Amino acid sequence: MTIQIYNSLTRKVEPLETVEPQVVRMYVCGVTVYDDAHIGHAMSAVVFDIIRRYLEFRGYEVRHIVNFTDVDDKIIARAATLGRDPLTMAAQYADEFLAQLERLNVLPATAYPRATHTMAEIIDFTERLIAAGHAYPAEGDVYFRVASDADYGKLSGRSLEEMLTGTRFEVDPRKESPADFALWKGAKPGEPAWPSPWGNGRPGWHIECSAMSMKHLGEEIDIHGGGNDLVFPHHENEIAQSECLTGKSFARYWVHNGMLQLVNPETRQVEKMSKSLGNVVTIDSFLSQYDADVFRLIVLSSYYRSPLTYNTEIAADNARKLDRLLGALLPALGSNASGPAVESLNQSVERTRSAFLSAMDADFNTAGALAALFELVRAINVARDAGVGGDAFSAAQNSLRELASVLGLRLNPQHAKQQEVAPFIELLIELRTSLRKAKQFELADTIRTRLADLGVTLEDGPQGTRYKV
RNA sequence: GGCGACGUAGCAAAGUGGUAAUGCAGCGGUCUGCAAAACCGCCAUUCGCCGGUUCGAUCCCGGCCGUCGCCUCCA
Repeated sequence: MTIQIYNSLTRKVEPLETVEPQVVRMYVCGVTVYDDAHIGHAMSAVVFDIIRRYLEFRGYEVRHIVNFTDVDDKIIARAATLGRDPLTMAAQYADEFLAQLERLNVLPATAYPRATHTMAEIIDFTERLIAAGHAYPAEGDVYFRVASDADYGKLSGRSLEEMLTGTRFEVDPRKESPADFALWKGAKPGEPAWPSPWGNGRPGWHIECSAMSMKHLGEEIDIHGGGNDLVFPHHENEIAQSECLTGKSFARYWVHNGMLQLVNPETRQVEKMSKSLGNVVTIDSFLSQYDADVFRLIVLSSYYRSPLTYNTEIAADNARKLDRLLGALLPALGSNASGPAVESLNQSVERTRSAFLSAMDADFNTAGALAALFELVRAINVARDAGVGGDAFSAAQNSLRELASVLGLRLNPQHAKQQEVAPFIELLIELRTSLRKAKQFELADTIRTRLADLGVTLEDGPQGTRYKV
């Protein structure tokens, strides 16, 4: 069994064949840190976290690099309106994003390089492109000469001609061609700047990713990822400058996740969640309402390449899905360690593992993998009702936990609030149990109803009463 | 206009050239003091529309309609 992976470059599903056996070098374009991160950024991070976790599960060592763009026009503009120092502000947003990733159970990348920490490599890269005739300096800026790259446009499927006829922006007179893009931008007074052979300035957007990818992973990597809105121009330009420099294939597999979308309540139109559209749900705001597993389930429920529409109904549905997964991890009721019910449970575990693997091998079909987990959930619940317990039962639960963790699900929600109120709820449950024993059901039901109004659900079982917050 | 993706039950969403996973919601039942949870059963003769290829298509081909993304801010 080989892992099949969709390659945006060839527009085909291909078997994963890595540069170095059993090692995957994966570079994922991170965020430009000029504002609070939203759940669209979180989706991208989670998608590649799932890919990374699955590759590791299948025995690969994954070298996973995620960058921060921490100096660019938007950062400078935003800092100016806030009256802040752009680099300090960028560093703060980057730190916040890292903390959010941790809360989202995204495994830390091997490294999180930043543009501002990669200046020497960026300048060197640019100098070598100039020396090779692929770039030219112009009054403090440096531009990539797109005409020097015969393959330009191969990722996004555009021809240079088309792009030039479709030009709808003002052409900088310093450029030889409108399609040329900046590798280095001269600084205006007051802007953050680094010394270079072309004067003080900062890198263009695309060059930093090529430089960081090569610095950390080498000239040829396996997977280069990001949102599909980066295909053009960002990734196209990365390919151009990298391959013109090395003459090697920059990345074997280009992997792009679909956009998270929202329904605009005013226009009723579905649209991409985007800072520039202002229709943003921040990660903090989502996590203040839902467990991180709920977000993960939303992402897992659909194919990573498809657009994903977000709304509160979907969040609520997935919160209930999480409850069902958690329900399967409740303790056994009996202790039967053999018999047909045990046999049947063991078979379900085997079936689930195999269905999970085939789904994930097929370009990370997480929705299919999740479906397999839910079949195991039912099997576990059936077994519990049949009195199965002991090793067979815990083995099945452990399988569920293990496979769920490959998808990055914790299945162990930590509600800080729950810790605080637990003693009080337990006291009420104790009281209610006495009332039920005394057949004072009306009063007992009042406690249950009032607690439900407060968001605490009580469930009476043969082994006592459980509660959920 | 160019390039690309997609259109499957009330909602979300997999999937396959041979007759539709899974979750949520809903309905009926078992269990329960009553609920909840769990379990059992039901819930798309049908996969945007129209043609074509085929013994047979939701899955292949063509056209149409619709939605979304990109076309130098963007995960």
